[in-house]
Amino acid sequence: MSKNCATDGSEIGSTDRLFGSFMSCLTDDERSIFEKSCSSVNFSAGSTIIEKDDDETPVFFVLSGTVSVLNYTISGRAITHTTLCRGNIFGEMAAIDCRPRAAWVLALTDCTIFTIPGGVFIDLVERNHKFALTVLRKLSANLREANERILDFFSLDVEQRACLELVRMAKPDPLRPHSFFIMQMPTQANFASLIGSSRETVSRIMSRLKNDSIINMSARGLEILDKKQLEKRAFG
Amino acid sequence: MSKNCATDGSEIGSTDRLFGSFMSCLTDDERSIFEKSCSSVNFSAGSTIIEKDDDETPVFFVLSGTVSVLNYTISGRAITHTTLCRGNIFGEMAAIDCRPRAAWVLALTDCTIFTIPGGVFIDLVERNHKFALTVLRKLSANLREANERILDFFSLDVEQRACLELVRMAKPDPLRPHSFFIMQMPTQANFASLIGSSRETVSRIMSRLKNDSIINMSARGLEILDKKQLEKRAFG
DNA sequence: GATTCAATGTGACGCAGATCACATCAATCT
DNA sequence: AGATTGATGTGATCTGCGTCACATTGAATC
Repeated sequence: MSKNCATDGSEIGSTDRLFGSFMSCLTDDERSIFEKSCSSVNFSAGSTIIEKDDDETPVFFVLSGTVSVLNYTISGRAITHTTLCRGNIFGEMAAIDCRPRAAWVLALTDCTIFTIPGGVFIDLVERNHKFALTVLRKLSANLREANERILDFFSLDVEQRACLELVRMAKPDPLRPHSFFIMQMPTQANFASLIGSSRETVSRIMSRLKNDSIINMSARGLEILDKKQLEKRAFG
Repeated sequence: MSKNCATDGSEIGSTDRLFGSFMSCLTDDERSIFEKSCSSVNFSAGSTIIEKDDDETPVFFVLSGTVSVLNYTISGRAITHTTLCRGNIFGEMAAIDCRPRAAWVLALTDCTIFTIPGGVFIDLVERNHKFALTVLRKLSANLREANERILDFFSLDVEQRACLELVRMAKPDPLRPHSFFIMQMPTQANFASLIGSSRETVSRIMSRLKNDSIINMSARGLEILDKKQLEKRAFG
């Protein structure tokens, strides 16, 4: 599946705490089925976890690190669909409908991933309706997100999409209350692919936002100086 | 839910043939649960079946007619996500995750729709894993389609998207073998909304295609004179 | 400190396509 | 037959933003 990966089974005991929503509904029996057939794989930053159009069907659980689900336009520009971290699953679609992989998944950072064969995953779905419902909810959420993105593309210009994305990524600052910031801001190139734009345009927008004292780059990450203004730029 | 609708329970006996994929996996018991709690509703062309952001959770089955799933941009332009006809279901997302409706659904033509309460739908999902899998596959297909649309939007220019959409809508001509045509071509305005463009641009593209003898408008619908050329214009 | 390489900033240019503004047509009414 | 209304055709603008082409910065490596 990829270069740059190595297998080790060390953390297999601790599944339940990490994947709460997917694991909590399994019986002891089912959990043991899961643990017996799953294996832990390490991917180094930049390596490929899923190759688009591939016919494999394993399902993946992110244990640590961050992965990026994306596609490439004909001209080679990357379009990021979503970014997943600890506790998320991906690759379930191929297991469900046995069709080729719909997108690429790349390791954005070094990460550890659980893999279980598609067949086992489907077995669990058939065996346990709670689990099935959890998967349904996950797909449903993905679908809502995709539709929202489609709408955003048609509704908003690049600056609006950029500001909207910043608002979404912003978390309350643990140090300074009432202010927001973004822990690990992606590179402008990656951010551009996330909002469907070009690196240069993102650079220009960031410059403008800095100039207008709406954001500020610090060593810790990107600080949102004026959340209200940022939101205002995202909409009307 | 809507004006312009009237209820009658006439066709309720004939569910199995119509909804093969969703019904064939139900036991007699389950089918009777379904039929007891579902009702048949008529919507006239143009009426609203689902209102975005609504908190209702019924699930719908298209018995006859065509419905259109869409959203509106801030500027009021319609973005059509998909068009569904006989045998399809919609509205299942809200039942699954209990969140507000993600899009509008309008009756494109007069149509007859089965409605079942979200709770009953979920009961069936929990009770019958075949049914659950069918729903999973449906969501999965929707998700693939949404991702493809996002990609198309960035990869292709308007003419390419238009030609691609025409190719997708084209069906083999029942009268003349080997040639393709499109039964009920939507208005250019609706077609534009489907591919995310403007009415005027669509008009220009159609003119060009007619000029180059690739398509032709007849009383019966839109005939594809040169499918190969059309496909060629859709890609490189 | 010199070098290298990735991430950025910024100007200039070009063009696809949205928008505006009409002119036709075709179908449906009074 | 007019008149009204909705679907089309087509020209003329105007602009957002992708692309090219550099300069600059900063961090990592030698």
